[in-house]
Amino acid sequence: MAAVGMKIGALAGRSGLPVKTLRYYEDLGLLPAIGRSEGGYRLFGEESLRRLEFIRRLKSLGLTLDDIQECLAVHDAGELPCGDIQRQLQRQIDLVDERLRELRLFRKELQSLLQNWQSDPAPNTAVICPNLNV
Amino acid sequence: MAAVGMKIGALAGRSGLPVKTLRYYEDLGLLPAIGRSEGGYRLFGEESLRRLEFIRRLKSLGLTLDDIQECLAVHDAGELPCGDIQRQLQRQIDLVDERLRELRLFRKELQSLLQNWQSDPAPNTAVICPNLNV
DNA sequence: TTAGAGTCTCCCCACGGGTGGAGAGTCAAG
DNA sequence: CTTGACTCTCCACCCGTGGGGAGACTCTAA
Repeated sequence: MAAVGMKIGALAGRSGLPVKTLRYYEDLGLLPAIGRSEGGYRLFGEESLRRLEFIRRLKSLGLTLDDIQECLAVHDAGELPCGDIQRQLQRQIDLVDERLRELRLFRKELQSLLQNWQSDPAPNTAVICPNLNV
Repeated sequence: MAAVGMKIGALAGRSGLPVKTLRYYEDLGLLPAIGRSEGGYRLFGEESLRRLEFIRRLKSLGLTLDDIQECLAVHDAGELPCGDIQRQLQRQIDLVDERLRELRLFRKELQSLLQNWQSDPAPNTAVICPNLNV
């Protein structure tokens, strides 16, 4: 009558994730199984569902599985991972800001090129595209 | 006394690109050799340098090698690729704009999460991170 | 003629997060 | 006991743009 655990298909059904993905997470150490059946089937506890929700949420916030692994390690050590997550999220914002700067600059370059673009200029045998001058 | 062509190392030296990259471009069909030596060495013409400048420029504008291939095909057919390049660059701007929208939205989400973040909240056994509520 | 530099093809590796399939073993219901 | 669904491990592949190296061959200058 003890809860012996879910097999991987049951966890897939309840979490909405593909079986392959769950195996992948377990291989990475993100999702420890509570054990194996006699035949070698992975058995998962109820807390796996919470864990998968956590992983999904952090993935949606742009963290890599490696980042998430670190947060879960803190949790598994019995501490609250909130501080670590906060740092990761701040780093994420910094990365986004940098990317935004790059993209805005890049857009300016593209825009200025198209500004005086001539679709059908006089051919020039010395270059491939006269508008780009190369 | 005919110009029999450069070997790949000479082209690498003059273009500043690694030999490996030139072979890769030739395999893709981006950079046709004018032939092979008796021993099987690739031989390139002078126009290869112009071609590589063109490729480099379009790469720096965010086009993929596939996109560039299309432009070069137009050029090789004897037409000016300017119209095609213009379309590619406009598409590039559209992609950048979409990406900018996504990133701005994403930044808002991250920022609002950190707004009321508590680094060290009361532990809650039902969730892994009380701030995220998962 | 010979040494050494250059080049050839072919194959594996990188990144991140998985997906697909083969072949074999396991589990539960009828 | 059988059958069909489930699961196991292991290997390969995807995206793009090359990099690294092995083993064999070629070219050129002295």
